[in-house]
Amino acid sequence: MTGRPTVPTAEPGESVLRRAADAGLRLTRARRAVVAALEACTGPTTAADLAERLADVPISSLYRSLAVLVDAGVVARVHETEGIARFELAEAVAGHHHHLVCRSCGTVIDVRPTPSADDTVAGIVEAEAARHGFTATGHHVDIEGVCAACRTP
Amino acid sequence: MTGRPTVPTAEPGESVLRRAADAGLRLTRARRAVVAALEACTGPTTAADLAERLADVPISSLYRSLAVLVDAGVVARVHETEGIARFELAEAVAGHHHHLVCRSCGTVIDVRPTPSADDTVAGIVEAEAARHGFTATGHHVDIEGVCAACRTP
DNA sequence: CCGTAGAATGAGAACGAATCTCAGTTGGGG
DNA sequence: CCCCAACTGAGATTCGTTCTCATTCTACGG
Ligand SMILES: [Mn+2]
Ligand SMILES: [Mn+2]
Ligand SMILES: [Zn+2]
Ligand SMILES: [Zn+2]
Repeated sequence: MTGRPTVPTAEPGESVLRRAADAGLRLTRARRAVVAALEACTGPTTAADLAERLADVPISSLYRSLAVLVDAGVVARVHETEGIARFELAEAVAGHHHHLVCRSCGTVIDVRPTPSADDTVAGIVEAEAARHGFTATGHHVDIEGVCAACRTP
Repeated sequence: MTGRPTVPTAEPGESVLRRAADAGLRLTRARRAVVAALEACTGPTTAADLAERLADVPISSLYRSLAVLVDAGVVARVHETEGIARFELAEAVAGHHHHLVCRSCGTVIDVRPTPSADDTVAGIVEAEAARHGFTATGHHVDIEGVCAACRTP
């Protein structure tokens, strides 16, 4: 009934970059900027959005930084809709969470389940996996709905 | 604690096409073929895979058929990874289910939770949504793991 | 302090999934 | 049968993403 890694360093900041450095990356200006921008987000975001905020990071460098951070385990590529990828800090560094997706405006926000609720989900998920011969290593929950702003225009 | 639509016509086949017809679509050869191919799948699949199985359906027609079936509510576009979309029969027609994703070979298979397990998940999910001002209309659970085949090579 | 090898960068080309265009074809209600 | 909107198919087009390659950093040994 375990399996879910205990919630990691919930406090981001410097530790994120240290993790990247430990993975053997040089901490260049672009990489620091990308990590900082992702830390400022409340949900997974797109390369286009990052490009807009990081006007001085050329698009090819942005994508390359993202790719490099993804396989250093610092950033995760999640939840692509309409052929557009979204990026966020990896759960290993930002902690496990679920996603709330507004089906009207498309916004995605992070939501951190209570430990007990998530343990319940993890238990159910592991049972389902086991029943099909899978070994579960994690789960992603996307909650579809309508946000407050979209409900009352 | 409700919110999850009761499981629909679990028996696919003709009813899927009837639903499409009711949405005002002509039941052309390509559309029938696409629906039949999706019914034969055990999980969401790609346009490329469908194209291979439906060798006589040109690629532009395949994509158009998928698009038209998607907004008739018969097919769902889910779970795009690496910029490649995957399609499956919509939950409205195939029933609610979760996905088991092998992180080694990439296969995705459907898994139908027990009603009581899914009610538990739905309850948790609705609480999380409510806490952030969202009205939940559904949830998607992707279980990440390693399949039996990949574990024992 | 250089010098240097290996990393990283940036502008643009290339790629590929998906969508669009438009002239020709279908098919089902009348 | 007829008709006309719906549909088709080949190819062009779009656009997010990745690749290329000449240039610029950067860490490190001498
Ligand atoms: Mn969870
Ligand atoms: Mn469920
Ligand atoms: Zn919204
Ligand atoms: Zn596998």
